[in-house]
Amino acid sequence: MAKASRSSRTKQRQAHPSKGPHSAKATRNTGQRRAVSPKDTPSRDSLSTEEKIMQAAKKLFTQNGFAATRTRDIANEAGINLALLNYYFRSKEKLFDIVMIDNFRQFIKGISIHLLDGATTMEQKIQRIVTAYIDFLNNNPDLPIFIINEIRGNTSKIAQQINEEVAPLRAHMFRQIQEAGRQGRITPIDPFHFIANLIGLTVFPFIGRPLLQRVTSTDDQQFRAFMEERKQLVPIWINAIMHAKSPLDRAR
Amino acid sequence: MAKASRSSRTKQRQAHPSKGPHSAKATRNTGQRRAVSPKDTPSRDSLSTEEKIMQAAKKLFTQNGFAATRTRDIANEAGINLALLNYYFRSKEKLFDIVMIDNFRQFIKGISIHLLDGATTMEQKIQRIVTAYIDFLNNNPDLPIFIINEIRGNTSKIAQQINEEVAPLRAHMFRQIQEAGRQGRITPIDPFHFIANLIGLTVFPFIGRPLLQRVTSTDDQQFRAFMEERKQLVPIWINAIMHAKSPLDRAR
DNA sequence: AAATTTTTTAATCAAATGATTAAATTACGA
DNA sequence: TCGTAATTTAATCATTTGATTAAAAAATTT
Repeated sequence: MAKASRSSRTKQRQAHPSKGPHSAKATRNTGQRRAVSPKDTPSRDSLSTEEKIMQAAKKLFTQNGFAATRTRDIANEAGINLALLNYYFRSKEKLFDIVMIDNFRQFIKGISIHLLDGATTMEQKIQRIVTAYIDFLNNNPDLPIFIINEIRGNTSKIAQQINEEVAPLRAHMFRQIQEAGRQGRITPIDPFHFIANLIGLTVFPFIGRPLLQRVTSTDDQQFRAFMEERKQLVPIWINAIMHAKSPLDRAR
Repeated sequence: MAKASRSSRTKQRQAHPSKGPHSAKATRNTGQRRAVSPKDTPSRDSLSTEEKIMQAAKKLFTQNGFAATRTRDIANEAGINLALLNYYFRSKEKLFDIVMIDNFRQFIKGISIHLLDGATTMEQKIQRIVTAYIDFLNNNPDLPIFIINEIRGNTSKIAQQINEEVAPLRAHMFRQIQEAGRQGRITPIDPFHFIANLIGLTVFPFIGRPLLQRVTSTDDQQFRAFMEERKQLVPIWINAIMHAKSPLDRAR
């Protein structure tokens, strides 16, 4: 009798997990099941369990990556019971996928709106991108290294994401760079170099922050001051680079 | 009787591991115990077990970091029995420390010899550093991201290493940059920016390689060609940056 | 208010992981 | 060649990890 009762409960339990992750995804995307708290920054107490898990997972996965983050770490960070991770997200890996895709989207979003703005010159675009990114990365310093680490090992999921989100930007931006080169406004340069330089000068200091700080004996306050300076300096440098005489073929 | 015999063997076994790591270190540093093979690139068959482990560990730790690399992975890669890792290196962590310090030393070595060369101008230094680093990183593409990942979580071991190895370089280089600024040969710039830009333009493309390749639809062959171009372009860009007019205070 | 569903809890599980053990094998020295 | 030391092997261990389970508690529906 007692065993029969347990058996029926077991069946109900097993039926649910297969629904859990789907409903979790739907909830995340639409926010329908739980209205957003009236406050702009909901405190942890007003978050659903699912939201708590997402916050904790995002923080720890972004900082430490997949392998070095344990489900117990996330549960502790979220202040919830360990079993709830599987209840809501079914597996560590599926939870990670959600975090990864969201992180990537966040990273790209900052650049899209400026790049696609047809009313601005290229110089203005660079200035806006640099400023927006430095501000963004001051608040999300772990994001670039996370993206870079994940894209190294994860060839299919992000690859598709990148192609969907970046393809329109790429075409637009490439046209603009090559047109400027043709008109002689800048030294002709392959868009690869332009992107590598823009990201290298804007984002790299955040990626290499601990190393740079140690190599140059720079404390946190100084680092922040330097990054503020770079909001003005990087566009100037990019401009200088684009006008530097190049020994390479003009045929490129 | 049989038990007594086992007991004596157990004691001998336990006494050895405490010696193992020390002798392993001594061997690594001096190469005394096993002469280097006459061939420049020793094949795996001519390597000692210890060397096989070191090679495998270096490859896998450098690619994947500590948490995502299992001792079994290293043993398989080295083609040896799993227990030998503890026999020779006592623990996964100690093995990792050796790899980490060696990697770091390698990364820094490429820059030291050029920076400390008193017979070259700053322009020549930059050219040599850029060329040497791009050549080096073509053959060790995982190294920068490894260094950057490890320095984020490891505040004491590498910090000391950095201070010991970099301090002399720092003073020397800072003096040279500030002297050039004082003499009006370049726009005055804080050494932080100089270092961030030099590494950002030289090393970052390797760090961000998969991302850059995807964003710009660049295949491996094209990437290599671009890095060859950058051997010439980066020094030119650095030079342009150093001569760009700055809106910042001259008091800096 | 009772029935049902959903969420939470704490214990447990199965597999993986770094490490240890004891015996076998190989290498070295007398 | 024998005795001893060093190395290697395969099994085992103790702990950790992601995941599962069953019961309790809370929330929702009737």
